[in-house]
Amino acid sequence: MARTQAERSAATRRLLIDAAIELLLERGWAATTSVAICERAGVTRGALLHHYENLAALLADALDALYDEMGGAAPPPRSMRALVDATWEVVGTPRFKAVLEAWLAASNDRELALALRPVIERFAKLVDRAPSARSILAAADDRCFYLTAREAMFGLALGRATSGGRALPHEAVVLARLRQEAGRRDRNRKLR
Amino acid sequence: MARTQAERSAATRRLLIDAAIELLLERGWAATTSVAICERAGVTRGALLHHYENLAALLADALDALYDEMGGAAPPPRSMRALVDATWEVVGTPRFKAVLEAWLAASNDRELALALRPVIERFAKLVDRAPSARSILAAADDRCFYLTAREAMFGLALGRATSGGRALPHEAVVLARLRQEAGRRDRNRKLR
DNA sequence: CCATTTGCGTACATATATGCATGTTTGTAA
DNA sequence: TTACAAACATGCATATATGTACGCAAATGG
Repeated sequence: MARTQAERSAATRRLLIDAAIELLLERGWAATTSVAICERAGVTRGALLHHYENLAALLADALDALYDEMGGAAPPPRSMRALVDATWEVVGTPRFKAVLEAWLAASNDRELALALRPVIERFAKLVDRAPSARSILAAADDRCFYLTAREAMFGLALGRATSGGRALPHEAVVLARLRQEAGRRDRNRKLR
Repeated sequence: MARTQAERSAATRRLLIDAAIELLLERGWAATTSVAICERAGVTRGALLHHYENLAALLADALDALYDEMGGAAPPPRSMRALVDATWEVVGTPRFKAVLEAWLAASNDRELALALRPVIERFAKLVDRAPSARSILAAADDRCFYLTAREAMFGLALGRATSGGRALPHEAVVLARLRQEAGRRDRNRKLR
């Protein structure tokens, strides 16, 4: 007992954030309401509104937490192969569904977009590793390959999201193909 | 005046269907409520519930109408290039956003999934042209390329959906790359 | 032309989400 | 230890979505 105020606050926020993300993953954006979150977190809506101005603020914070978990400090990739892997590391996580949900929801709702703007931009940067891999993407053709590969990974992530989080049957095949092509490009670059 | 009953019914249903799809595209699944639809269609909710058992039934019908518009009778593609183009023809339409919205919403809601199941399956088949192109996809490597290309197109569609319907800056580049690779494969196959 | 069905509107009953206002408990600091 | 502030709970007011019940008017067909 006798927890400090800061501890209590942090704990409650953590409960809310975790509940929000779980709901986002399990039941999608529409079902992630303040009541559902509080019920799952085991706190009252009063607590939620004490810590956050409104529901959107909590969701923004939850996505922020998710970003911290995912983004971390990934070292700039040294090869196309590593670049592809690093991208899939982010996009291929089951939790990425939450980002997709937020992305779509925000694009459909101006107010929400405003509240989520900072996080969304952060995720956009996390996914767009191009700046930190300029040397790898110097050749136009390589850049083009990477863009295509990334879109394919988005497609796979979408497929997972619409399949209850399970990977599509052909996911492994597609990923293998992308990695293989990336490896080939790495070898070619070294030859030059 | 003096419209026949059948005409009146058809007209009203058409109004509802069009309004539903417009809303789906402009404001997403969550905003596509019965009130919003009826308001836009210029009919009362009473009319909606006279023609459809519930909201889900209307949305299913609307997606069905969309399917008819999009699916049509596409002849089985004769080349990988044509296969890629045919797939993009479907996935690249602005209206495909409605399908994405439905897909995600259904995956998040069991009841909805039940109501939309037939349409969803229809769209799945529309997108999966593999069966009608067995000769083109005979080689495992070609099949693998197509799967990857399709995922990339899904990624592009998602990008559009989250960008207010506008194509991403690199969309054209990615598509060009996919078409080019498809063409190369067609030429290689002929040489054999 | 009249009885009946069909299309559609109105009003109601219910459910659920949201934010605020006002208590009550728990830590904190003088 | 006491006054104060922060953390939380309860309850209220409001908005909005959904489906049902009922009523009227336009077609239909005998």
